[in-house]
Amino acid sequence: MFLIPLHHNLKKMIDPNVRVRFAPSPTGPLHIGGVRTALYNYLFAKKHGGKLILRVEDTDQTRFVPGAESYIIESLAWCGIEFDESITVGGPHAPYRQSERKDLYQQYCIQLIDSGHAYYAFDTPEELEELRKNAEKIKKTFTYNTESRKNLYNSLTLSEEEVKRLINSNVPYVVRFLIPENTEIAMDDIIRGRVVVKSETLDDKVLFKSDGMPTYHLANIVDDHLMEISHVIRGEEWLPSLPLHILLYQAFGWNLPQFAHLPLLLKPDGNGKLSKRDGDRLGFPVFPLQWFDSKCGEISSGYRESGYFPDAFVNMLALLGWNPGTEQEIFSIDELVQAFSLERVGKAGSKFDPEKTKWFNHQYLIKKTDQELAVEYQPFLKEKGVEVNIKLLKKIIGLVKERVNFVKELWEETYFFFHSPEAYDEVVIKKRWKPDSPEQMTSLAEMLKSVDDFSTENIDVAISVWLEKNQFGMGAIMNALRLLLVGASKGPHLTDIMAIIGKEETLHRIHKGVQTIK
RNA sequence: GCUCCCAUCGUCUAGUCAGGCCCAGGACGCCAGGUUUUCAUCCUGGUAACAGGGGUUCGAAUCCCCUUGGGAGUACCA
Repeated sequence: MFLIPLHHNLKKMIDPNVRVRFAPSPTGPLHIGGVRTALYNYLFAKKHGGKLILRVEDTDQTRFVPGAESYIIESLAWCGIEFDESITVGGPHAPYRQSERKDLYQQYCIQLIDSGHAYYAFDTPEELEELRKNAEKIKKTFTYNTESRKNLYNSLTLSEEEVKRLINSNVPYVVRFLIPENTEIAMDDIIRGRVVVKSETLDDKVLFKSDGMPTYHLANIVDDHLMEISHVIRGEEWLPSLPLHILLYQAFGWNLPQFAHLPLLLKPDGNGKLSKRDGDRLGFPVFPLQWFDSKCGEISSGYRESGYFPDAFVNMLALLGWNPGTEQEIFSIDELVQAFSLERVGKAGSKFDPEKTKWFNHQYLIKKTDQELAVEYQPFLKEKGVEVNIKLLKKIIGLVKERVNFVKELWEETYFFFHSPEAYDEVVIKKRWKPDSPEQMTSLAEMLKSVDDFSTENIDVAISVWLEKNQFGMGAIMNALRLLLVGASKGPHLTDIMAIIGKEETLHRIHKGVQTIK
C-alpha cells in the first residue's frame, strides 16, 4: 500500500502553529499595497490551517486618524479577509490594540536596560535636529550610533547619579537600543534568502519615547513574541529595520519568527512606490473603499464604490507579486488559498496595472449568472426611474453582459430596452439614413403590423421574406432600422431587441424616427 | 551621501535555486484579419523582452564579478 506520500504531504501543509499577523497603523485609509499584505497573510494562514491576527499599531498618538481603524476592518471584510483574533473578535492575547498594551512594554524596556542592551538618552529633539542639519551641510547624515553616542547626552556618558537626578526631576528622556560593536547580523528571509549586515551601519534606535509610549520597533517585537507569531509577512519597507529586530529578539533571548518581506507595489507609469496621488492623476482607485478625509474634505475613490467585485479585486491583487507557476489566472479565494506559497512570491516590485484590473472584473462579471447581475443592476435602474420585472431583466442582461466591465456600464448597453431614443447619432444618420429610408421604414412598419407572435424567430422570418420580396439589401435596411430603434449603431441582435420591447413600441419608434430624422 | 534590496516583452509574469528541452512561454494592452445587419463579444494571427560588459563552462536568461538603472530605509512615524 502506498498511503504514505499523500498522508505525509497533508501533514506537512497543515500546521496549526502557524500564526501570522497583519499590523496596520490607523493613520489613514489602507491602500491596496496594505490590502495585499493582509491578503498574503490570510492566504498563508489558511493554507496551513493556522491563525490570522489583526493587531493595531497605534503607538503614535499624534498620527491617529479617527475612522481609520474601522475603515481597515471594513475594507478587509469586503475582501473576504477575516481574522481569528483582533480588536473586534478578541482572542487569547487581548488586547490587540497597542495603545491598550502600553503598560506591558515598559517592563520589557527596563529588562533591556538592566541587561545592558539599552540606555537612557536625554538629548532633546531640537538638539538632534541641529546635529542633523549640521551633518547635512557637509553632505553627511547624522546617526546616533556607536561613535556619536560617546559624545551625546545619555546614560553612557553621564554618571549614574546624574542620570538618576535627571529622571527624578522629570527631564524628558528616551530609551535607545545599544547596537553592539563589530558584529555581523545574519538574517534569513523566505523571499530574499540570507542577508548579512555589519552592526556599524546600524543606529541606536529609540525604543521608548518620552511620551511613555514604545516605538514601533519595541512594541512590534514584544507583541510578536507574546502573541506567538510564527511568520512575519510584511512589506519590503521594513527590510532595513530587520537587523535591529533580530538584535532585539537576541537581546531578549527569544526565538526568531520566520520573516518574509514582500516586494512593493509601484506606480503604473514611471518609478516609485504607488501613492494616493497616482490614483488621482491616472484615474484609478488606490483604496479598497471610498475614503472621506475629514481634515481636508477630500474624497478618495474606492474599488468597491467604483463597481469592482471583491473577488475580482482580490484575484488581481494576489497575482501582483505572486504567481502559481501555471497559466491559471482566475482564482477564487479558496483556490488562492490552495495554490499560495511564499516561495512563489517574486523579489522585484510590481507596477500596478489598472487596465488588467478591469479585465479581471470583466472575467468575473461574465461568470456571474444573469440572476445575480439583475439583482445588482436593479438599484441602478431604480435611479434611472426604470421599473422592469426580473425575468425580463435577466433576459436583457444575458444579451449584453459580455460587453461590459462593470454593472454600472450596463446602462449604456441597455437603455434602449427601456425607452425610445432621445437622440439619433449624427454620424450614423449620415452613414445609414438614405433618401429612400423613410419610405422603406414605413413600409417595413406596415409589414410588421401583421406579425402576430412578435418573437425573435417570427420577426426574423418576416423580415427576410419582406426583404426578398422587395429586393432590399439586408445591411441597408437593418442599419437604418437600428438607428430608429436604438438611436445609435450599437446593441445586440436587432430582432432580439424588437421582441423584447414589443410590437407596439417597435412601430412607435419607427414612426417617431421617420418623422424626427430629416 | 550612506545601508540594504531588486533587474526577462509597454505592464503582470513563466523559465533562475538543481546551466542544455528557451533564437525565451502565457496574460493584459495594442495592431491586423475572420465571424456579424451595427457596436461589442468571440476566434485567428501579429507586435514586443533576457539592462550593459566581463568571466566560469563544450554550453548561460539561468552561476560569479563589475557597471548602469530602479526601489526602500536613513524620525522620540509606522
